[in-house]
Amino acid sequence: MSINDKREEIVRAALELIAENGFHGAPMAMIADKAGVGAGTIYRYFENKDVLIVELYKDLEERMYPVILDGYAPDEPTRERFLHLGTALLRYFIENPLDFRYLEQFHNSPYGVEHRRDKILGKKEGINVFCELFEDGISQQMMKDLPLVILFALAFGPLLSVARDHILGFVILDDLLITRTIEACWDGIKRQSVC
Amino acid sequence: MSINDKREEIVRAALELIAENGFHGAPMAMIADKAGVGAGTIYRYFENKDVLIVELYKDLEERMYPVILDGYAPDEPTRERFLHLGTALLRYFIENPLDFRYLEQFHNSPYGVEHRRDKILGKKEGINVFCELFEDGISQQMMKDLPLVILFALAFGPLLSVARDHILGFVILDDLLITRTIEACWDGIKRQSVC
Amino acid sequence: MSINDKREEIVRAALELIAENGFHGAPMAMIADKAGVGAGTIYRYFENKDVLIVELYKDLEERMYPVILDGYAPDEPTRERFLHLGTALLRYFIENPLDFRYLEQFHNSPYGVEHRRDKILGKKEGINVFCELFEDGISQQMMKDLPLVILFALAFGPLLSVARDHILGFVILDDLLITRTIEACWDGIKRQSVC
Amino acid sequence: MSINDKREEIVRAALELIAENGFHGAPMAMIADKAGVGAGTIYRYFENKDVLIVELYKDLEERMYPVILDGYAPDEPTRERFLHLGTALLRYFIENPLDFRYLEQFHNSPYGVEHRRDKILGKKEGINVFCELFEDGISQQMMKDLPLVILFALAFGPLLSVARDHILGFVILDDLLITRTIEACWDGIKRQSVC
DNA sequence: GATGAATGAGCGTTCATTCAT
DNA sequence: CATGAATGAACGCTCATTCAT
Repeated sequence: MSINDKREEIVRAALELIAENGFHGAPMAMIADKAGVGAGTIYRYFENKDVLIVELYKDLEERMYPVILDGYAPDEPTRERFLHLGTALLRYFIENPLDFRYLEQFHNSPYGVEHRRDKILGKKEGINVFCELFEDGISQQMMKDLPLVILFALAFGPLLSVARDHILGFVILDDLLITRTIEACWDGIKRQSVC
Repeated sequence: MSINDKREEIVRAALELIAENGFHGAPMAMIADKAGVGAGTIYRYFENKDVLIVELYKDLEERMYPVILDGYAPDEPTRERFLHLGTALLRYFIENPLDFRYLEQFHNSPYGVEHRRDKILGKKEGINVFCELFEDGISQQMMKDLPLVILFALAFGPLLSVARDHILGFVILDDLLITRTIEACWDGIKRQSVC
Repeated sequence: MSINDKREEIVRAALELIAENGFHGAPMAMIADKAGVGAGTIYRYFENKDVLIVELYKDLEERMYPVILDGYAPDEPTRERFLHLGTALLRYFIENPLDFRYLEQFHNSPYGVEHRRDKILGKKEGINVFCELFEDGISQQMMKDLPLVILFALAFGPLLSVARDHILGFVILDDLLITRTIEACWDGIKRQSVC
Repeated sequence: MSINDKREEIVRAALELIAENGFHGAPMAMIADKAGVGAGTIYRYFENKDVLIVELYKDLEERMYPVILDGYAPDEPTRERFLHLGTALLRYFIENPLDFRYLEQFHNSPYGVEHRRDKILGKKEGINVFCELFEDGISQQMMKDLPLVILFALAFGPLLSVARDHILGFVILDDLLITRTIEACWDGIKRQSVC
């Protein structure tokens, strides 16, 4: 087993246990066990549990972004770009339920809140595609003129709910439902034409 | 202090501590302390911590519903009914941040998932106003013909996100923003007219 | 067992184990075991191990002082007062070897150094009998005109060594040897008359 | 780096870390790091940590003795020989605070007690200069007729205390104070003439 | 019924030691 | 030989729960 395999095993085990049981349902010893390493070994790769949790998140982001941005064309119309990103995100969550549940655990925790705060207050560089897209949308008067934070909520709030419900088995999303859901999200953020 | 006052104190203390610090940031001893009762006393009212957590949720729901339904007229048009409920819900969250944060903690935990599963699979009686509203909306062809679960996500997903962001201080919702946000949610679920 | 008995048991057990094995040779679990209490119980009486160690020291001082000062007459001549204190101290150590070994462990540790620093820098009120005695001795020109710290070393350095050697069995101190040793300490600090 | 350099580096690193942080504040990995060797390498030179600690002590003794004995003339009068040794020792401690603090750590630990026991019970060869000096002093009736162990305590007890206080900054020893301190030690052990 | 002292399993973490490379 | 990644027993400490008072 190469050195990176060991780190990889720890990451996989931690992700799975935390995704399934939450942070407190995933003791370090259990993670070590599942990863097939000694308890102390984790600490060679991660300073402590908090660091492990944050690193796990960063790893996840790095795995996720390229997948979501695959095929993304910044010169397409706003609507198409939104549909692309929304669909890609939702698909990613559905196809990687552990990643999704981990993200939820993370965001609903002091780690996540802190991270979010840093991001919104501009301390951290996130992926800007989303911001750019929404800023474009607003300036082109395609989207409602609402604070960015609210547009994000309108666009991604349903998406997260729907992903969770799919993963928990409360609904089964097929390609059509995915498309229609993302289109509905678009309806939520787009400036409504007067008929 | 009457017997119910004691229970009330425990509930209040637990709600506050859990809302602020999460489930593991609220040890039973600390709850007892804050409630002004002995640690063992909690166990007279709640079999164990898990039960306390679930009961807390039920209490919260019971406190919440009448407030949300206050002024609700089942014979108004679908759109108005939706706007009423959405606005009432969002306002409630903003005005009762502890309740909101508790709800989030609860939903993002095994308790919440279990509870949700029971509800959706019909084991539990929730308030049916929401269901009725959406079923009406669909049958009147006012709303998109999507699974109820997805409509719920479209309607309430953004609402929860926005409430959280307000409570965390990432955005400040005034009356106008609240109205516009709920209207945007309506745009998400309503069947779009072809122009 | 009364409430104070329990604290007393913990103190006794901790003192004995630390005296015999040092701080690291006395895990909390072992102390609890020896005291006949649960591991968590110690933490009801002492915030953590550090606090336990310092409290143990304070307890010990409080037990020790009255014994040493018993029969002490501040109006006796300096020499007699010194002999009284020195003898009493040495006797106490010999008769309470656990106390003595604990004191040694304490003084030879960051706790002790800190404590000593505070005392010397005047932050803490110790028993002043010793200071008074030495200051008297200097001003009466009975003792050598050396810094107090050095006089203390001359007076008590040998005393501690001798007590340790007795306890470890390297010498057996009887009344006569005790007297002669303390007298020798007095020779060390007293201003030598020119013959 | 020759093989002995490596051992030397380990010894130096261990001495420094243990002197500054105590035995438990000096993990093997940290020692290895500071010595610039692999953690496993230490075990090529020292069977385990305990052995390292004892070897360290022996090394230290071997470094110390020649320095202390430098200029020592066995044919000088007893008093002068004592003053020489005492002064040399005190100076050595002051000039080599790491060595001194290591010695203190060592003596105040099971290792030190064991070592001392072996020495006193004759299992180990120490330097005999001290013994010879004191035996001479007794037989010449220059020194008090006390057990050797007690004479040692009277002579070196204050010396260690004073060295520690200097190193901790509680007193600053200059040449004059050193001389006067050692002379005071001599007063403690010398047979007092009747005036 | 109410209490809160007592419990001990379980947590996150450290570190002396080993052994494959 | 030298290495340093890996180990796992052992540590200090927390907290849900119990039960004598």
